[in-house]
Amino acid sequence: MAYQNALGALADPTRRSVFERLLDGPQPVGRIAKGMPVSRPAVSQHLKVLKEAGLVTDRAEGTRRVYCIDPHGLAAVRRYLDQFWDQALAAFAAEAEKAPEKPQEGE
Amino acid sequence: MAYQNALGALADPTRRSVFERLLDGPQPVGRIAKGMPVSRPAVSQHLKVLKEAGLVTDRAEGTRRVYCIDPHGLAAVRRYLDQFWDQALAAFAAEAEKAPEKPQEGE
DNA sequence: ACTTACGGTAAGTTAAAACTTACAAAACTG
DNA sequence: CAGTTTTGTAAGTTTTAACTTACCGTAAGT
Repeated sequence: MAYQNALGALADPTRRSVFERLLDGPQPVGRIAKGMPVSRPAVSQHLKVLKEAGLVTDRAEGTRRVYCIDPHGLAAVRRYLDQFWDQALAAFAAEAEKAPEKPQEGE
Repeated sequence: MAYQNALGALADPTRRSVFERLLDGPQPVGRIAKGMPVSRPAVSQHLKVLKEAGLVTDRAEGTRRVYCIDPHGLAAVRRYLDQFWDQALAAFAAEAEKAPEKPQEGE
């Protein structure tokens, strides 16, 4: 599952709210949309994006559609960030040394 | 530093490229922009967003401006995701029991 | 079979954000 | 001091994406 999609999906505040609401447990669309500042179809569209990003799964339950957190998408983003963490620390450490002093010329 | 900004900043592919380029080490704007599919001012704007998100820092070096990875923004996003990881796993595990027919995707 | 509830999708509108060119400020160079 | 280099910012355009209303299919209840 591509981390790119998951990152993009979680970037939108409204969509993030939808995602976070599912952390309380699997819920049908109507329940998720209830109390949201946007319309029910908007929530459906957000769920579609989240699903394509591997962040949620869905299951039919009668006429309702129950959505649930899918750890795969979250894991993909975590892996992406972890991959760079050491490099980021190293780059920052290297910078910290020349930061306060005037750097030498030449390249 | 708000994880929201960092998340939004990393969502854009071009901006992510700028960020990833800095993982090789601190670089001035011109160097970063070189080889990019967008104009130099566009890169400057991306750097501004990354800076406001706490993902990079900048330092003046003569007429050049050297940008460097800032771990703080990255750390904020990691914390945000880690905070939900256990809950996500729990929600998924609970779901897996109800849907024993198709625990994984495929088809 | 008819009716009601639930939710996905289409079409269209509106708001945001990414990109471009043009310009201006600051600092080296000769 | 005049000219060049390097970068940030303003203004304006274009592309993207978020949201709304309207509609259709499917499943359950009477």
